[in-house]
Amino acid sequence: MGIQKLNLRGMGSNICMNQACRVTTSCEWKKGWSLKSGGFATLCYSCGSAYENSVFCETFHSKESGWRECTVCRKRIHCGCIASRYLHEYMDFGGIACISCAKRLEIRLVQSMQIPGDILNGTVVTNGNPTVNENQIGDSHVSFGGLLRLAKAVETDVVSSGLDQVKVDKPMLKTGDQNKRFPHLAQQCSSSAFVKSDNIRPIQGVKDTNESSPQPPINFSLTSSLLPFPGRNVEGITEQNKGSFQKEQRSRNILPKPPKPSPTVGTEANNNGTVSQVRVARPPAEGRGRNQLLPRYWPRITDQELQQLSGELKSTIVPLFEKILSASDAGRIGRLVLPKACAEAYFPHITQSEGIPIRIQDIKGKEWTFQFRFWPNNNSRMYVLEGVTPCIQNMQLEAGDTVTFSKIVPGGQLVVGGRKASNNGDVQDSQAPSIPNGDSTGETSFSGVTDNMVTNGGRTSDDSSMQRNTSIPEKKKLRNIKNKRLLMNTDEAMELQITWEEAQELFRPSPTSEPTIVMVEDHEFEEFEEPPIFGKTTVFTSRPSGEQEQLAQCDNCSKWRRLPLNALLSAKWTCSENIWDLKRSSCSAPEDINPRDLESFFSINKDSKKQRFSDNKTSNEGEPCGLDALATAAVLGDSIVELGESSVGATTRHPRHRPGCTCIVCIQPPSGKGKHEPSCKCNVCLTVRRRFKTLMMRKKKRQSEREAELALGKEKVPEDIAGQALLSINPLENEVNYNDAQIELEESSNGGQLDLNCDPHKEDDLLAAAAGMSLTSLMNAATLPMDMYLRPCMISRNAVDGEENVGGLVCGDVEQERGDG
DNA sequence: ACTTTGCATGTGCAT
DNA sequence: TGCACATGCAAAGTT
Repeated sequence: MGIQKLNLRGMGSNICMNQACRVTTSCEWKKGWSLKSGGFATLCYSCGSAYENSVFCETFHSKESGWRECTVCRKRIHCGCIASRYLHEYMDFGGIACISCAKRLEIRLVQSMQIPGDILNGTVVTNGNPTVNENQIGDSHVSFGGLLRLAKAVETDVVSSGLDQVKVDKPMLKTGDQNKRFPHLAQQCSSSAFVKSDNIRPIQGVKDTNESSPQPPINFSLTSSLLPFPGRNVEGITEQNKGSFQKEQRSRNILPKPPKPSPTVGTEANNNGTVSQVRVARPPAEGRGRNQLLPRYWPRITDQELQQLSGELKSTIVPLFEKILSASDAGRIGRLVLPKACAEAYFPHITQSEGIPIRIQDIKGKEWTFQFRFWPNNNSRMYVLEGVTPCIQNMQLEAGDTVTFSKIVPGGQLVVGGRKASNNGDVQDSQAPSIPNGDSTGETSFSGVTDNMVTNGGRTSDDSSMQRNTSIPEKKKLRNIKNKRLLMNTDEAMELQITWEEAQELFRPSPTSEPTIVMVEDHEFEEFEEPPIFGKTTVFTSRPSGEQEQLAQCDNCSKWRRLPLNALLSAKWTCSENIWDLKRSSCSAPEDINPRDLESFFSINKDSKKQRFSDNKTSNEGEPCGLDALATAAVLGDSIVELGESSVGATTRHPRHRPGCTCIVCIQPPSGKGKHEPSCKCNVCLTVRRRFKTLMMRKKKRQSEREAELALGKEKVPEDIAGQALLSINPLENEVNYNDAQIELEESSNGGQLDLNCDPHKEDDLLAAAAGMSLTSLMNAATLPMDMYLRPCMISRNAVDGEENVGGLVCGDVEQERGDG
């Protein structure tokens, strides 16, 4: 076919080469559309001819530009430019596969068109909700296969049974069977989870090399409860009718990146206390094919809400997008800023700035007329809905709440709804409202579904009145919803510190990543490429014999089980997973822990937390934030360690780490975003640099000692020749070095001023070094390269002087030093 | 004096 | 660096 894949991003504006179109492409549009003939001729979404003549290539937006991992085998694949033609394949369940994996999957699909009994291999049906064992990444392709087969089967039938049908009427599995075996799936199907996805794209690469394959592009949607990979998002689409399906055959959609930090789905308790799945569905592609909606605008609606909504309107509702109301949206001006992509995708095309009146009905069927218009803005457009105030007030929405837009099919009538923000997370997190109800306590409601839900689902009437009664300064503070994320009142900050510490205890290394062993100060550290995952809370106690142990409570029977200290548990753990004590690997096995022991442990723990809380409350002047908050928490954590010393034990994270440890290693952010700049002068960075410096000094010293010994063995050389020689290189620098070293030595030898870097076992060496000029000189020599290293990093005398300030940060170390000492 | 309108600008974020 | 978007603000309109 000779199709070229070009990445045209960043090449400036282009004009569509289709003479009938000639649309000037915006940056978004110029992504990778190119003609077979090559060059940089860009075809746009508008004219559609690009679909005939070119294929899509997007740069995968990886941090390492141009490279991405195969979702299946983790091999690196080039970005998909010309050089890497046919090296990858987009997978329908998200991600990309290298050619070999893609082939394997394809073969598997062909071989298993029938749905076998083990279709849910690798999945666990819990409470009717099939979930994937999160720790079985290696097996995930098995469940992929199963899921693919199921989805394929269902979808094939959807397609063949008439695309006008929004609901799946004749899935291959008889509905009854399906309900029995996979009630959740049945629910998804009936609520049209398995319907045609908009996620149709030209099969490229592998397809080109497998022309004989009769497989049409497989497109299906899974709600996130069926995520084959934990933490990896599969985009779900609620529904699609024939028209849009056909359209989508020609519309290649850009896969938006999944929301970070990817809690795209959650369970949501409704008013009855039952739990329903939050639907986080990428909305259907429509209109001009612009469907690059930011995940934050993806509609999040539970099945129950959707069903209720559909029931209220006696129609089928397709959620389109939603938006958290900003202060200006919800203000008196009555202008609701529409996300550009949403406006262009789901609202009528307008050419005049004045726009057009647009009629939207609310959930109760009441019709509202808004002016849909745009303002020119930086060579772009800013879309607004004017006159929304009455509607928003009618729905009792305010800044921070969510307004939702849906459409009725068939017909396309727009429907506006609303959802009250939860008491906590929602209002704070406008940027990533990934979990509308982050606390999973049913804080959200789909306003307008019923009045009840507006008042009861979102928050209690007290709560809402509380919010309405927010003082004016408070309101002013909350005006900027974005910044509001950063705001927290005293109690929240306190809560953060506590929950942060508690969260620390839940961290477990990602099961998928192998640690790199790093030696720092003769200790092995495990460095993980992937951020930690949350594991089950366990407690560490000491037995009367002094032996330390870890206790975990079964999520099923609530019995406590003894575990090895190094046992790492997944977030949900039951007796059956007790591989360390087979006698107690069943919930029927009796608990072997004295209830009194447990009681005493928990009383200690409770007290310590209380202590922490009260301590912090009393000394709460100037709210700590960011790393300062961490530092504060670290100090608090120190007292915790002391209070509950008997209950702590080492873990595998690093030799000095204990649960709740707030030492420098433990508080470091995971790799990737959020890492500190090289020039960062925060406490953490200073400490890290200081430690590195000390480490290097020590190494140099040792090396020099060895060399000196060797030299002594051969011929008696004046002890400080080496040092003097080096000192002569740059007297000024060495003056500084000398001072620094002297400071370190002074500090380390100064009672009450612990040098946290010092290995107590080597303290004597240092002292001896301080006493003898020869060793000092050697050390000066050793410091020289380090200083040269440190200078660009702005490590100054002050930084060294400030060491004491970071003592709190390394409380675990202090503890260790004390213990060692 | 107050409200509405239209645009400009600052900020955050993705690339 | 560019885009999207929240919001500021001045001009115009209205009471």
